[in-house]
Amino acid sequence: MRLSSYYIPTLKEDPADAEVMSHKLLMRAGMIRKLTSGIYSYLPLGLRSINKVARIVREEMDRAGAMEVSLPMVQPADLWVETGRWDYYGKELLRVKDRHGRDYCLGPTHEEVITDLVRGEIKSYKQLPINLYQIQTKFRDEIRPRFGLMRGREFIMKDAYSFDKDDEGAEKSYWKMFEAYKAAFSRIGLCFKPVQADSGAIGGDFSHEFMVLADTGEDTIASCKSCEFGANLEKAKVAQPQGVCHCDAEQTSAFEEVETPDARTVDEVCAYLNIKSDQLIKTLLLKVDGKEPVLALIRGDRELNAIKLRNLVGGNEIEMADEALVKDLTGAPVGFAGPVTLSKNIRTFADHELCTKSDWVTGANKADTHYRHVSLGRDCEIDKFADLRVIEETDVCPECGKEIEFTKGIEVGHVFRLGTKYSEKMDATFLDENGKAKHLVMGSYGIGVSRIVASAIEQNHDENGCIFPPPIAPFEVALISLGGKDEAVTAKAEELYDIISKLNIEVAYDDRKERPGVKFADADLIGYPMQLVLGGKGLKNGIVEAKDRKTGEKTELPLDDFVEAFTAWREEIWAKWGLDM
RNA sequence: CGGGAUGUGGCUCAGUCUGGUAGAGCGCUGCGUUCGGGACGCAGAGACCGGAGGUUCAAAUCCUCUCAUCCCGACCA
Repeated sequence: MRLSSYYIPTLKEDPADAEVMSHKLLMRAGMIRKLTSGIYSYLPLGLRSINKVARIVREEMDRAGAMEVSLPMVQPADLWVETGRWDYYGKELLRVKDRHGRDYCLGPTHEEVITDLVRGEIKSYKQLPINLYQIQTKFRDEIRPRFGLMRGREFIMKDAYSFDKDDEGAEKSYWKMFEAYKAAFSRIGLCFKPVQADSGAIGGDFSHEFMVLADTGEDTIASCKSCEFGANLEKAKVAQPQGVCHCDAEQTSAFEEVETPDARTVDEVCAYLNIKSDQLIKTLLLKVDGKEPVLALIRGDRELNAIKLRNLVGGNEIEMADEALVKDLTGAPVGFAGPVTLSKNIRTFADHELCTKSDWVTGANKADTHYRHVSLGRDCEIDKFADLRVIEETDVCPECGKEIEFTKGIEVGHVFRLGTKYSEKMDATFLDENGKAKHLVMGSYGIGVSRIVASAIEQNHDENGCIFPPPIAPFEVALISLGGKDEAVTAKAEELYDIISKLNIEVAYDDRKERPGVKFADADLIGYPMQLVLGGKGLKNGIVEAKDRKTGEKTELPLDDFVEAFTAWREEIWAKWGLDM
């Protein structure tokens, strides 16, 4: 491809509305343009990169035995009503009406459609297992789109759905996808890690997210330094405290009131009573799905993991109780709630950790008052002790007990086991070996294709621009001709362009009438992993200069033996990325 | 939806407080000189200042409403 006739509108300055690196660079390198909030046009270069990601994903899906389909983007409301998600999915679902006033939505995911597609068709266990996937533009009306391609409202996603006859089969399908994902992300050239995750709105009993490791990631991952354990912070279980339960300890004296004027927060109470925050129990009043109040007890220095609580109580949404509710339930202003002497009957959950000792300080459900010498087992009714808090970096690995560390990640893939959640609601059944009707056991598997391009840049860039992994670079090689009026150089560059093209290697040939500096800067900005520079001096010496964009290393390739030297050098570059060609 | 901010040539911004009829850099067009890390000179094109209403002799500037975009919180590939 000749740059003189290609459309790459590069920008010298960062666009004002871009915050993160990938967004700035995608804009500056002329790969995307924003149409409106969270919705982008893909320009030739950006689309090439996206298509390359898609191709690799497609190949790995096919290799894993999945079959590509293309499902409608506009979906009738009926289907969503069937599964209850018409209400549950909320405002993220962009709803539209047709001319007859019928309700539709733009597909944010396709569990309903795919289940509907197979429910009439798969009638026998002999037709199972089956896995169908598509690569398609999705629409989610994100509350706050941001960071360019990282969190758009419109984005390209690969979504796959597996159907099995039983849990055992479903688990096989799940791990098959898990392996396919590992293969795909490895081939793309990303540094990633699969971690345990919460399954969120899609549902299901367990799931993994694939995280691209990058400092700008929106998620935090807890991973073990010794074993394979890795989990999203919102999912990471906390190792259960060792030893016996001490919450009934008899040696503790009876609880008693203590005045704590104006001391509402943990810090204030601790300062007033001169105790440490780990001697106090934080009592959190929450509302489940806007209705049922629940009480969560956490050690004063810990943080509640709302997702763990949500999964425990079985609700959809957990929010902090407002002032009025707190007053109504505890009879005290915010800041003095406690599990002891609470008149109303509220489901109460306590973190495991609170079981390890007695003699706590808690709120007394009375203004300006706390209790001390509280023992949970003795003084109040706890419905359940459970893992409720957010893991901390000083915690040990919940699986092997060794040290853990926190890193930031960008979620680029998510695999779910759905079980029969959708097949039951939509009555998708088949006949098993005994002629008995059973619900299909499902799994769903997503990959954020457009997001991968952004995360690749997030992970690989420098002050001069993008540094694309070769497999997903818009073009693998830039050939920069410094010919100008020197016709010999131009002629040789044309010859090289021809040679490389014939090797079936994608090359961006910079034959523009621009000054050298402009060409160098653009090549660095766009981030072709390999650059070839042909100038007058080089031609005289019989060499073309080769630059590794990632390391900046320059090598001289002989023009005499170009094909061999270039091929070897190219192989080296791929190897530096840890990739085979 | 709450909290904060910004809308001025294609892009990045100044001008707004203290009203007097729009400016810079980059980019773009032409000519010339340059040509290994975003050149230089000369000559140009291009904005009714997000929109609507109001105040005023006069509004980018003041007031009201509105729209859009961005940032901070709950969602997610």
